[in-house]
Amino acid sequence: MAETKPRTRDADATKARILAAAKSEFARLGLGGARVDEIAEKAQANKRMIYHYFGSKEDLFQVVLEEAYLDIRSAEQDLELDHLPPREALETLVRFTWQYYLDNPEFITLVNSANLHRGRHLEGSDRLRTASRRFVNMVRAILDRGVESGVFRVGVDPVQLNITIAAIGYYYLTNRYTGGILFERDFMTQPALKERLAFNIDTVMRLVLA
Amino acid sequence: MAETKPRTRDADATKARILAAAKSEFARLGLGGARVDEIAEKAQANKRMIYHYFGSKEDLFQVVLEEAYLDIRSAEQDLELDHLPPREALETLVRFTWQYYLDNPEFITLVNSANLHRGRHLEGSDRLRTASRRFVNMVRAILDRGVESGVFRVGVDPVQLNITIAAIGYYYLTNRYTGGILFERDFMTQPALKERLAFNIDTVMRLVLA
DNA sequence: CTTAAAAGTAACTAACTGGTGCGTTACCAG
DNA sequence: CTGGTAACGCACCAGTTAGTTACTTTTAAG
Repeated sequence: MAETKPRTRDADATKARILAAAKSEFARLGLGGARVDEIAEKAQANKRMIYHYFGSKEDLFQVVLEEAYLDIRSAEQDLELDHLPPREALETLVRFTWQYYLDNPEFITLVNSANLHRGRHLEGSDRLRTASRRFVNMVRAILDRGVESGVFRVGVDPVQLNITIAAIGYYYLTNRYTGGILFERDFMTQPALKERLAFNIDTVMRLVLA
Repeated sequence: MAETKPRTRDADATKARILAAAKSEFARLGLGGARVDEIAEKAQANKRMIYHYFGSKEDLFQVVLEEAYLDIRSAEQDLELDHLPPREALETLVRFTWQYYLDNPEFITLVNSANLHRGRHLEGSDRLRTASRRFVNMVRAILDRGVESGVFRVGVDPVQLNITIAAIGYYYLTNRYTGGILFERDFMTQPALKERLAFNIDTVMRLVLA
């Protein structure tokens, strides 16, 4: 209602601060581990405001989660992959997915938390369902164009491919701590990250190339 | 000290019941979400016993986690993959990893919880480091044999390959709830599971074959 | 200026939660 | 039989925690 003038009282700004703080806390400690008081303090708001705007801790988590998903889906659309040749489009998607996880580490922990709770907090979101459908269609279109021009082989399921593209980046990053201990290497050095990305691009290319 | 005679008081059995209950609860709700009282009740033990045997909630989590990792590493060794031709050995590993995740769903959530806490609970475990080293060597040996016999290409890093084999199964299963909503399909039907396993075997084979 | 609605705050509560003090009971060596 | 010890259990903290109540302050319309 009012973003034109700076106000000492600004509902939208307060909401936004609460959401940002909640995102950070939920990502850091999970839904169960995050504390409402801590979120309120970090947001420079009062706990009462959280309940006023979002109803409950779980509802707040739900909003945070939906926003996080809509954000990555929106960023994917911005790539305009249908303007690129199939090979470049797919490689761009792999690079983007990897970089998005790196730039937005909260995303991964939020998704983990959502799945620990059996996806319960995402069930109602039609906005997300629509965005996801468009995303799958985008990848399907890339695959189709690649098959048509002879660079991709026939019969690759876009959903399975999507899952794999996410998986090979996501797993590496979410399990970097235990992975670092098990494999006795630092997963997060620049060379290690670069090597992993190259490996992942190679994996996806070998999977789809004719 | 006494496993020969059945006792009304059996420290080992009590410990084992506590560990089993803890594994189940930690897997279900995470380290933060699990309740010590609930674990005690499920174990048909007293909360006091948990602190007597394990010291603290975090120490208990640490033991549960280490046991879970040692269990999968031990099962991998039982496969005796060095007795199989390289191709079969690798495919067996991919199938085994997938089936292990399916049969032991707690493993995945425990690992997620461990990583949410930055791997802190695994840091001290030399037993696990040793087991992991042996595991990597096993995969390296398979790759080397495959290269030697000409079926595998040169230069595939066994650690990257391991991570990818785990990733493509792990991600699918850990994110099956949000995935089911996003992609509008049930990830856990028999046909869906079969299709995913086939896709994963294909992915790995295309990655290593000469 | 007035006023009502919206924004914001602090103090509180009822239910938990990890952890412990302390007493009891079964087991086994001698 | 008996005394010491390990196994066990009750009842209770002290500190949290999600959620609420009752209240004040700011905003903006008329």
